[in-house]
Amino acid sequence: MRVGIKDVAREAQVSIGTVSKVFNAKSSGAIKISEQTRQRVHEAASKLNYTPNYGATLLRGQSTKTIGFTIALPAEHNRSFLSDYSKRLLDGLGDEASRNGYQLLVVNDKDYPYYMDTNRIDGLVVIGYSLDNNPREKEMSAIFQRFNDEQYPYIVINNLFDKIPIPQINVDTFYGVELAVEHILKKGYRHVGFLGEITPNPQRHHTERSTFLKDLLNRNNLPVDDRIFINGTGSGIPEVPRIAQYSHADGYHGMNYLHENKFPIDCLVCGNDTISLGVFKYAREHNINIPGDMAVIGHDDITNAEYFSPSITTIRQPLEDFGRLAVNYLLKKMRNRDHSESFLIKPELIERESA
Amino acid sequence: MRVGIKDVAREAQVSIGTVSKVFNAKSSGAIKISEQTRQRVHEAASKLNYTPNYGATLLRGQSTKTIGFTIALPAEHNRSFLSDYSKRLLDGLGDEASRNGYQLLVVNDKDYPYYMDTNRIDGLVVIGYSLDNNPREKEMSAIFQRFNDEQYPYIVINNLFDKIPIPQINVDTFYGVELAVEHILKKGYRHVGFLGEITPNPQRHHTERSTFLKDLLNRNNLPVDDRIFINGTGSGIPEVPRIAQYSHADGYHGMNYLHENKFPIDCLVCGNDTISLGVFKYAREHNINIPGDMAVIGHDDITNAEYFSPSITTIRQPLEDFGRLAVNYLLKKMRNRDHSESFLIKPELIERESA
DNA sequence: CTGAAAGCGCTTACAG
DNA sequence: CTGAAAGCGCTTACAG
Repeated sequence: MRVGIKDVAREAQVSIGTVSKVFNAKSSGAIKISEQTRQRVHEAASKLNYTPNYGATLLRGQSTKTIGFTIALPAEHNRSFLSDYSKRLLDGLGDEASRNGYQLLVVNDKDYPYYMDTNRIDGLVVIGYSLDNNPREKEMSAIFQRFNDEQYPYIVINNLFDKIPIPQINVDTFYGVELAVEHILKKGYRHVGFLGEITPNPQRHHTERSTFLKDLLNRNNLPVDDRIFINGTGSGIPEVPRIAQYSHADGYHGMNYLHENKFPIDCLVCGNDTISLGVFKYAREHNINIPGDMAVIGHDDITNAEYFSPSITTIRQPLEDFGRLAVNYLLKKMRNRDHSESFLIKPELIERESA
Repeated sequence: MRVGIKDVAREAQVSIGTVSKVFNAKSSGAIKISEQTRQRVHEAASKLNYTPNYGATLLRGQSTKTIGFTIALPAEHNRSFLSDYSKRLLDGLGDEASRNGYQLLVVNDKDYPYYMDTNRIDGLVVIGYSLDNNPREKEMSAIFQRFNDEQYPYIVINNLFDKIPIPQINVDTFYGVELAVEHILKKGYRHVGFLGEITPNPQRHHTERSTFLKDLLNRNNLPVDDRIFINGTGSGIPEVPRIAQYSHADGYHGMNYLHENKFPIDCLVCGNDTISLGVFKYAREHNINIPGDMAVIGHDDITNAEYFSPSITTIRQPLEDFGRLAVNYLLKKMRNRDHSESFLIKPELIERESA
């Protein structure tokens, strides 16, 4: 038999209402309980090893001490449940949640409004949704609008969206490209290209990285050759099917395209590090030396980035910090529903061997 | 206002008991409901968009449609929440759980008995616990014994334990080493060493790999030099502190030790792939060519294993399958509490560049 | 400061 | 086959 509130009440010789009040002192604010009673209840509870019944607590609308996160990606063709990218994010989330006594629930795509409405989770972290340029944009916008109206604690990571105000954590993409260009100038590279996602709808960050890079090259009087800025399909580049290993293939096929067309490139900026890995593979197979023949700058700093050969020079996103920040924001929001905030995080250049 | 069972009852012109029965037809077995009533209720429910209240359902002891998993590692010094290894496992778990309409809850270390007892989760997957050679062995043994008595659905992945019968999924370690030795013979390597975990209590799989390797080398008339079988601390090898990046350091420091002592080695088998990466790094820094000067065979086949340089020849564990298998076992166990099962999965040699 | 009682939204014997 | 009612374990006005 599980011990319930009644057992504690009997043991402490008080009513169950009193036991409940003792345990909810903080939340109910100015509830008055005599010090003596409080002690007796606590003693009884710990003697009996009492913990409140989760179902009953939920039914009465209390906190679940659970934070949900969704990591579904918008496209169905991605079979991988956890990308390298989300892994780092989750490290931070899990770490900070558990430090604060919270559990993490994996919430399936589309279920999250239900989970919020039913108080099954206290807060929600949204990861990996492309909000922009998404066929479901209207639908999502409506959901977030409602979340705002209800003052739900939620936060979106790394998916810019500006149609309605939503609390979000984003990397400062422009600053990242500035770091890359600074490094390019320092190293003296002149023929700079970009290789992002070879899909009909590349993520916004990839698109921005490409655009910002062109701008900054221009501004620094470096040549800009549109033919070596690859992001999305079209211009003779087929779409790359994504089978489980998200985006190595983009790097491999994109590099193949660039190489076969003999475009002169001495530095290739990649939309993320996984794309760089595909480039590395192609380069090895075709005796292209990196960085000797062509330098590569990645984005993100994925797990093991320093152990590849060459180790990846990259614009690091402090993703673990994103996760921790998300949890802390949620906690703050739970305490103060009026509060709302967004964060723009500066990335960092990690210079290694590839550029 | 959330729509509840009452609303559906009113809409369908039946009692709430009937609504409940319609929705629990399968579980309650032989409950009889007229086809007409069933239809009316379903229509009303879908018209009102009814979903049962989770808290109430829980309070009444129904399924939570949630599977928990723990990924805590026994040692506190590991700060990484998700290793490469668990990431692959989680891919499979998440995939199969969601296909079956289940949620995944991250359960903190030590909380899992409570979660089981309170029905907060329907089943539990235990990952990354070293059950053997663990200071908490007695405690855990008692917990699992109770789980058995209660016929709880749980399963332990990749941690051999034979003190009491527990349902588990393990890789066939011996078969894996056989594959490695077969490859070694084929390639003609003669001076074979082993590099596992440089900690006071190496995981059982590492220890077994080392032992089995010696046995099989012996049996095949290859020399066995105990000095180049490294697993655990001692014999002049300091303990490697583990900071976040689990076990690259073992490879790096272990290789350093082997190299400085000038032991002749033409093939090094590593306890896992992450250790191999540390070896690669050391080798690059000291101009040791892999596989030219020394071949390396890893274990696991971590994410991106084919993108390292050299790409890793490794004994692949089908970890995603482990995850899927775990979910399916749990589902079966839920339907039939008497059922219990363990699985021994054969690994596979993936030949790449490193050996 | 403490207690008695209503009620959260369900499920399940129990009648009929 | 269907309904009325008890009860799961809590919290929270409401009295006192």
